[in-house]
Amino acid sequence: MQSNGEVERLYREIIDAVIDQRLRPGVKLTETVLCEVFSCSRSTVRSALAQLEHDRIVELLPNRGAYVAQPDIKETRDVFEARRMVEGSVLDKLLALPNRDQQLEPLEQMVQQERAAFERHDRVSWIRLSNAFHVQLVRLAQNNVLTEWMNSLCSRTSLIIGLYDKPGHSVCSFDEHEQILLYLARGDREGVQRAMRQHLLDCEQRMHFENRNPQDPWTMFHRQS
Amino acid sequence: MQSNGEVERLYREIIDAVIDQRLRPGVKLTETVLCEVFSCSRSTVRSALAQLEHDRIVELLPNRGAYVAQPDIKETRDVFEARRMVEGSVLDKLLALPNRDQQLEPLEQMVQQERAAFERHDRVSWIRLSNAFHVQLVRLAQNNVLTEWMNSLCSRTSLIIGLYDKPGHSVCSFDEHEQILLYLARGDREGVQRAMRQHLLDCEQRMHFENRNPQDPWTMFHRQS
DNA sequence: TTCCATAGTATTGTTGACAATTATCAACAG
DNA sequence: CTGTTGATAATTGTCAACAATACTATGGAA
Repeated sequence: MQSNGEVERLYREIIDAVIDQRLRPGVKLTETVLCEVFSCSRSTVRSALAQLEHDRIVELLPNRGAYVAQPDIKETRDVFEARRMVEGSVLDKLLALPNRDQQLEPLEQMVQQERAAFERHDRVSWIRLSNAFHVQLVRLAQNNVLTEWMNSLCSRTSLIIGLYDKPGHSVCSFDEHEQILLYLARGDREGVQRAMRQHLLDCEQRMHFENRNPQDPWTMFHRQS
Repeated sequence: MQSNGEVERLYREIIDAVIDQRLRPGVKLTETVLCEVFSCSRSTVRSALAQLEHDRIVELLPNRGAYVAQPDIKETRDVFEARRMVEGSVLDKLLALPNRDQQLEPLEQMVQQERAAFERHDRVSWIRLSNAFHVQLVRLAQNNVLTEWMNSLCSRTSLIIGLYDKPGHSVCSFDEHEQILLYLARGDREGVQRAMRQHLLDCEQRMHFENRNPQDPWTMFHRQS
C-alpha cells in the first residue's frame, strides 16, 4: 500500500479544509487537481478518498467523481443526537478527573481565543477553535476511541453548518462554551449536563433547513455554468 | 473511483470474517490472495484495505503488507468504555419507543436463537447473533450515525474477543441479553441501565490480558514457520 | 432565437508493467 | 548441527497507458 503517511496527510488536509469551510458541501474533488495541489499520486488520492467516503465526508459518484458530502436533514438530526449522547456521557468522566481545574485551563484559554477571533472577524480561526473546543473536551477523557469518534462527528458537523448555517449568526457560541466550563469547574453535574445538552440543542436549532436543501450536484453545477 | 459496490462488498466480506472470527487478529491479508479469493482487482483491494485501516480493523505496515489488527489493552478498555457510554445513552431513547413491546420481539427471538446456537455448539452462529444483538438494539433508536458506530465498535470487540478470550467461556452471555430485554420491556429505566452496564463490564472482565499480549507479527510468524 | 446532434475534451476506471523491498531457501563454512 | 551469505521468489509501491464514461462546446436545422 502507498505509504500510510501520505494517505493520512491527504486525509488530514481535506478534513481540515472541510472544518475550515474552505471546502464547501457539494464541491467536486477532482483526482488530478488533488494530485497537483498536494503533489501526490493518483493512488494516494484514491485511498484517501476511499477513507473520506467511508467517514461520510466525501461522496463518490460512479464515473462522475468525488464530491464533498451534503448531509441531509436526517443525518443532521442523527449527528446532533449522537453528539448529545457522547458529549453528555463523557461529562461524568470529566467531573471525576483528578486535577480537573488544572486540566480545564487550556480549554478556558481556548474560549478566550474563540472570543478574540470572533471579535476580530477572523472567521476561520473562530470556526477552528469552536470545533476544537468540543474535541479537546472529549480528549480530556483520555479515551482514544471516543476522541476519534468525536473528531469524526465534528467534521460532519462542519459540513452541516456549511450547508444550513443562517448567515450572520454564530452557530456555536463561546458564551455557551464558557458556561459549560464553569459548571464543570464547579463540579456541578446537573448544571453541566443541562448546559451541554442545551448548547447542542441550540446549535441544532440554529440550523435552517428551509434555508437550503442538499442540492443535486448536477442541478447545482448546471446552474453555475 | 472503482465501483463503490465492489469496495463495499470486499469491506463487508472482511468485516464479516472478522466478526465470525474466521479472520484472527494478526493474520496477514495478502493483496494478491484477496484478489483471487474475492475475484476483484488490486485497486479494489487497496481501497477496501484503506477503509479497514481507517476503522482500525486492519493495520497496514509499509512494505510488509496488511494484517488483521491486534488491539492492545488500552484500546480494549477504550472500546468497552465507549460502548458503555453509547449503549447506556441509547436506552433512554429505547424506553421511549412507541410500541416498545412489539419492537423488542425480534430481539427476543434473537436471544432464543443465541441460546439454541450455543447449545448445539454452533460457535459461528452464536458469535454472529451475540454480536448482532447489540447492533440491532441500537438500531431500534433509528439513528444511522449511532448504528454505524455501533457496528464499528462491535467489529472491534470481535477482534478483542479473538485475542483475549479465555477458552471455554462465553464472553457475551445470552442470559444477560435476556435480562436487558426484560427490564426494557418493563420500562424499568434503573434496571435496564444497571443490567446493560453490568453486562458490558462483565464482558470486559472476561478478557484475560495475561492470556495473550498483542504479538509482534514477526515474532509470531517466525515461530510458526 | 432555441434545440438537438456531434465532436472534442476532461475525468474516472482499470489493468499491466516494472521498481523497490522483504521474505524464503539453498549452499557452504565452521 | 548451527550460523552466515547470496540468490531467488514473493509481495508491495508506483506509475503509465488506455478504455469507458461524462461533460462541454460548436454547428446546423427548425
